[in-house]
Amino acid sequence: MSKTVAQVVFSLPIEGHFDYSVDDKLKSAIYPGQRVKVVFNKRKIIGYILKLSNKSQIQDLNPVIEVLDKGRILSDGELAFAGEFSRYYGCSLGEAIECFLPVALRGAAKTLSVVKEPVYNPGVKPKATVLNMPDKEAGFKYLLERIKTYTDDKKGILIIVPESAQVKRLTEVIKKAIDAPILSLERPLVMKSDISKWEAIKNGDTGIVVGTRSSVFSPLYKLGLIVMFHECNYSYRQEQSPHYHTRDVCLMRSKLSGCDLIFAGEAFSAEVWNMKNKFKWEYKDFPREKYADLQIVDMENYGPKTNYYLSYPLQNAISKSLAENKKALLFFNRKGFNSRTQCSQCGYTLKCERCDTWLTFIYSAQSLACPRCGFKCELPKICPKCEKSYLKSSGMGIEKLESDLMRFFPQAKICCFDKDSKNFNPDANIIIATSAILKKADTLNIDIAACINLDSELNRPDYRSAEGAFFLLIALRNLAKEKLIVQTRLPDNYSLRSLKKLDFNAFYKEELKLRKELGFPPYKDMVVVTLRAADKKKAEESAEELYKALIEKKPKNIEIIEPQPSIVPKLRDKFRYSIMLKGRSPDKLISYLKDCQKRQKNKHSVVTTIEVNP
DNA sequence: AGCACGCCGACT
DNA sequence: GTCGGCGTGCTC
Repeated sequence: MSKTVAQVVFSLPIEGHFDYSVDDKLKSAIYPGQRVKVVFNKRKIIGYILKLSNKSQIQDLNPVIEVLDKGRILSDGELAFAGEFSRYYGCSLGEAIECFLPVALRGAAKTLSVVKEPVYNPGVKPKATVLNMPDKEAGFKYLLERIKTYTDDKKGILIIVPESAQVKRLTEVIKKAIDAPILSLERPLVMKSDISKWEAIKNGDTGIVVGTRSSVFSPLYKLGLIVMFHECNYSYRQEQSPHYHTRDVCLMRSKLSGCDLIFAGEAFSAEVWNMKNKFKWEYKDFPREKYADLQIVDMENYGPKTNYYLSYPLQNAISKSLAENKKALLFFNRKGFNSRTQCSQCGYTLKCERCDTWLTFIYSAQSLACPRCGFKCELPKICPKCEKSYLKSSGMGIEKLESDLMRFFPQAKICCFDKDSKNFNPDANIIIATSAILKKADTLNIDIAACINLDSELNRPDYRSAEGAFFLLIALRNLAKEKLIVQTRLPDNYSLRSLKKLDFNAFYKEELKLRKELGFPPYKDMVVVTLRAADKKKAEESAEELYKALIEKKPKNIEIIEPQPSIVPKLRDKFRYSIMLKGRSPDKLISYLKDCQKRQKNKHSVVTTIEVNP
């Protein structure tokens, strides 16, 4: 009589599986892809069965205490997907598996009924389409027709949007047009009562699923199509570990399950555009009949004596807009009133002690706030350092812009908007807003938009800055009915030139050329490993130690960039250092990195995170 | 990750 | 002498 061994993984940052013995009475009800309760390192925790075997290298096995699910809750296809995901993103298999489960099932010990397995057809060549639809009406008409062909075939359809606010609206649009069972996932499935939704998806009771980022893991039965809206939106990147990008998971999923893929939106990442060209993806274009005029204002022509943020052309445009009772939006991506408060005597700048950042003065709240961690405090009356002199503030924020504008246009109704604003005055003539406004774009009814300082986007120390500026410009141009004014000292930048010509190809051609020359995605993959610790020296030293291990046996085709303080060098009392690996595929970079990490000592009280093509 | 074990300094 | 700090290694 052979024994049964369950190979179990955990949602912990440890590689490999752990073996547990299976009692005779459990044998008939235990399968891979089930959750089990076991004792691991003297703790009772939930693990996931990867495989069953009849032998183990380990002598004395602990037993599986309990099987938590009646049937499999993860199919072989999903387990294989989780495996690929974990190799790509450098997380453990258990951590990857948890992405596929509703939060309620990750720790909860609720018994599930047996459900149908999602069907995966690896090896089927996916068909992808890039659907450029500035003309929303025509674009949607086409898209809904496409979706219908899949519902007619009784195939599952997954539709992903960046913001939860869009889920409901889109669901309504689809419901009206298509007669098929549809389910919307406005929030991740956190509550225990949400499990029934998850089961309904798995059972194939629902043909269409609409959701945000986390719904990319939904267990759709016979998945035929994924539609990913606004793929260039930043919220598609998961901020917590594992730091996946929804687009990459969609691509992985379409490859593994053989489903089709549609990227629908008004702008696309350089990665998607490159794949479109390279793999000859279908391209559908629904341009508008008319776009807002573009006026580029070269700020070099307006010296520091004129108001730096409000050029004469912009002032004129605002006057005209007010006279015609139109609505203007001024885009400026910095919150608050002043970005820096300094002692006029000793020069001390008020900083957030936890993040080493300048505190922003928020006029509306009459308080200082850290732009990184959200720390808030009162504005001191005198300098806390020398206790002698008064403080003075400098640096522009939307509230300061508002007060300047009120002096220029005392008759106008002006309001500010940022991510903490609850509401804004719908009657306002001028809205001054940070990027938080773009989420509300559909509801605004703006006649004239202005980008106050494009250069702050273009000059970001990040290889995606030009792309980010281009996305911003497209979003602003599409929400303005009449005119977009762009203030810049870089009027010849290719993001602006391409926008002016309405020429996507021109932008991506230049962008991809630069990415190729500088060795950035999609031509080179990069893995950024960040080490953080409360002790600055410790963080720095362990980064240095890892770097030494990385360069010691470095393969020729991998490039290692030495440790540097991270883009956010200090956050919530933790110091951060990053090392970058560049090479041909994330899997290879990750496996080399993991290899070197194994040989590392001194990793205690240092937390390591891995980001792929951030 | 989290727990135990171990090796060093300051105390009932 | 031993209490407890944290650095190190292991978990089926």
